[in-house]
This record gives sequence, structure tokens and C-alpha cells, in this order.
Amino acid sequence: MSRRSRYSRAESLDRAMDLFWSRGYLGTSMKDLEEGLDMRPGSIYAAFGSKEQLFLDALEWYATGMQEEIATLMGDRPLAEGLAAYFQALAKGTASIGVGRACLIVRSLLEAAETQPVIVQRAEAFLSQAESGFKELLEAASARGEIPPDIDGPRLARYLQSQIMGLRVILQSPGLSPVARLALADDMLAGFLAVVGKPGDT
Amino acid sequence: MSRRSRYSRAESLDRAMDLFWSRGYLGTSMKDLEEGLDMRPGSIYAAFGSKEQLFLDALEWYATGMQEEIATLMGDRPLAEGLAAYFQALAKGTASIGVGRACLIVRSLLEAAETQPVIVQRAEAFLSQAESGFKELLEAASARGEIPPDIDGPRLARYLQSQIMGLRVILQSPGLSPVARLALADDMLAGFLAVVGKPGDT
DNA sequence: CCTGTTGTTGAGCGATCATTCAAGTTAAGA
DNA sequence: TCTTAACTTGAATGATCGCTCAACAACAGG
Repeated sequence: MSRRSRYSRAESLDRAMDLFWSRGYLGTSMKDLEEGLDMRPGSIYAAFGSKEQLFLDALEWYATGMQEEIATLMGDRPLAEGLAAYFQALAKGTASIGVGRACLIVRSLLEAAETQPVIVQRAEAFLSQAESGFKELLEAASARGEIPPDIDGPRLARYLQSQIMGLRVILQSPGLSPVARLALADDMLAGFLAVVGKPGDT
Repeated sequence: MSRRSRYSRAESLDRAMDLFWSRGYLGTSMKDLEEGLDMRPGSIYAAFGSKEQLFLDALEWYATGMQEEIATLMGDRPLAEGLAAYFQALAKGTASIGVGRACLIVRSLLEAAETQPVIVQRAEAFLSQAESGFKELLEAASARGEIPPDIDGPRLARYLQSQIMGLRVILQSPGLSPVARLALADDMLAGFLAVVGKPGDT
């Protein structure tokens, strides 16, 4: 061997994710990335191949981080408790992933819709991965007897997921008071628990 | 006077809205617009001033259309009935505004977040306009005795709005069966009615 | 018919886009 | 210490971006 790289892949992906998350795929130029990653174009292309590939890597980085965060927050607690913790973390902006920004996967899916098919495909894959995660959580809760045994897992997972999407999108409005944010999280949770067949507990 | 314009403003805005809706603001180039509107650059600039201004006009065009459509669907019917009609129209792609595409206002808000402040500002204004519309619908229903009289209008309106956002975003996935779409719409409605204090039907 | 006003045209502007690559730099192994 | 493979650099590429404007076309009033 001969020369060690100046750059850490993890740190580069962190920074790239941050840029794409705040400015979008098309809104982030190579110049932005050069500055944000403190790398010259040649190094970026040597390390990631193309802007699109860097984006896909950053998206995967994000998806992994989000999954871990959800797993940590929801842990092995009862479903209602875990969900409440997650919803409130979102509302308070406590969740490190989601400080007033809508989900990067959703953002990318919408932005790339008809123009970047490769990105759409990957974003959809991550989304259905997340859906599976929720499905497992629900089925575990069902097995534990917390919710009725005859639930339709995929259906409820989809419902839960769209609740979360709506919540995260609307939480983006800067003109929303902390009280209103928490109220919204409460309503979301109450609505979900009602549908799932369990009385809501604030 | 001297020469009549070849172009109808309404038709131009319709086509521009369609382009921006499917490709986004940054993803739609002047070339796309020239082709889609069948206008040469000079004419577009004479009529709308700039790409950004054309986008803002198209966004307003969209917001007006959406408001009218909601008003028509929800009409003077009971709240639960009107909401059911609206949710189902979204799920079936029957609503002329929203055939498998997320709300243009939300799409724009997410895309423009940190790069086009003017667009963000306008999109937020349209969003809070829509919220007011929902608030009035809820208060009317409350006055008619359909839901408890002590409801928190703004809070419920916000909840309803985020439900709709989540629904429209997730409905974008092409791999979602018609049955699943309707099931999701049902769940959304049931969740909302439960929170609002009325047993869900269907 | 001419005249004046307004609408349309499209070549072309400078800026920026993502990307490349020849030249320079670094450090491990001999 | 020298060699050499790996990594970094940044000027330069052609393409495309949003936008301008001088030339041209159309039509109402005279």
C-alpha cells in the first residue's frame, strides 16, 4: 500500500446527508458538496463515483440511522408507550433524526418522482423496509396481547406510517408552538390506538 | 390596441402546474416549460416575468382549484359523510387534483425548504389557508351538533390536515393495491372520528 | 392603404451544472 | 533512500441553466 485517505467515509456521509436533507438532491450542487465535505471534485468522484451514487449512499446512511433510532426509542416497551415516546420525540425535535425536517426518504421520493427513477426505486425500497419494521412491532405487540390478535399487520403498519409522515411534514412549519406540536402528537397517537382497538391514554 | 395574444392564461397555468407538479420546481427547466406551454422564452417572460413567478402563479392556481374541489366534495353534507367522500376520492384517484400525486403545496414546501424562501413563504400561506378552511368545516359541524361543542378547532384542523398529507404521500406508491388504498382511507377517517369524539362508521 | 402599438420569436448571453484527468503529493515497502 | 502505488488537486470540459433583446409579425384606428 502507499497512501492513507484523508477522509472518513462515515463523516463524509454524515455531512452529505445533512446537505441533501436540507437542500434536496437537485438543490445541492457539487460545489455545495465540495465545501461541505471539504473535498475536491476528484476526491469525491474517486470515493463515490457520482453525485447520484453519493446521494444513494447518503440515503442508505439515513435509513439505517433512522431504523436504529426507532428501535432504541420503542425498544421492548409496551407498544403504546414506545409509540408515545417516538411521537413525542418527533414533536419536541428531540429525535436526532428529524429536527424540524421531514423524513429524507419521503422528501426524496417526492422530489425525484418523475425525474430520477433510480432514486425513486431506492427510496421506495427503504420505505417498505420501514413498513416491515412497523409490521413486526405491531405483530409483537399483538403476540403480547396488547392489541387484538386478529389485527391486519400490513394494513395497520401502513396506517401508522402515513400518520408519522403527516406528522413529520406538518411539524416542519416553523410557526407551530411547542404546545401545538405535542397536541398533534397526542392526537396522532390517540387516533392510531383507537383504530388499533385500544383506548387512548394521552 | 394592436395585437391579440395567442395564449390563454388559464391554459398556460394549467400546463405549468402540471409540469411543476410532476417534476418539481428545480426539476422543471425553462425548456420543459417552453415545450409544455408551446411558448417561446420571450413570450413566457412577457407573460409571467420569471420562472419563479410563473411557479408562484401556478401554485396559486393549484391552491384555488383544490379549495374548490374540497368545497364541492364536502358541500353541506354531514361532516363524516363529506370526509368519507373526500378520503375515498383521494384513495381512488378520482379527485382531479391528486391522481396519485402528493399535494403540490406540500411538495413545494419540502423542496424549497432552505433554498427558495419566497416559495416557502407562499406555500406556508396556502397551507394555513387550507387549515382555516378545515377549521370552518369543523366548527360548522360542531354548531350542527355533529361533534361535541367543546372541540378545539385549530387543533383538530391541524390533525385532519396532517392525516390528509400522510394519506396523499403514501398513496403515491404505485405498488399499493386499490383495496389497500381504500383501507387506508377508512383507517384515517376512523382515527379522526375517534379523536373528534364520534364512533367511526364503515 | 399606412401607422402605431403590442405580441412573438429565437439566437445568443454569462453563469453554473456535473464531470474528467494530467500533474502533483504522500507514505508504505524494499 | 529510492520506488511506486494510492490519493488529492483544480483547471478545464461540454452541456445546460435562466434569461434578454433586437428583429419581426399581426392587427385596430386613422
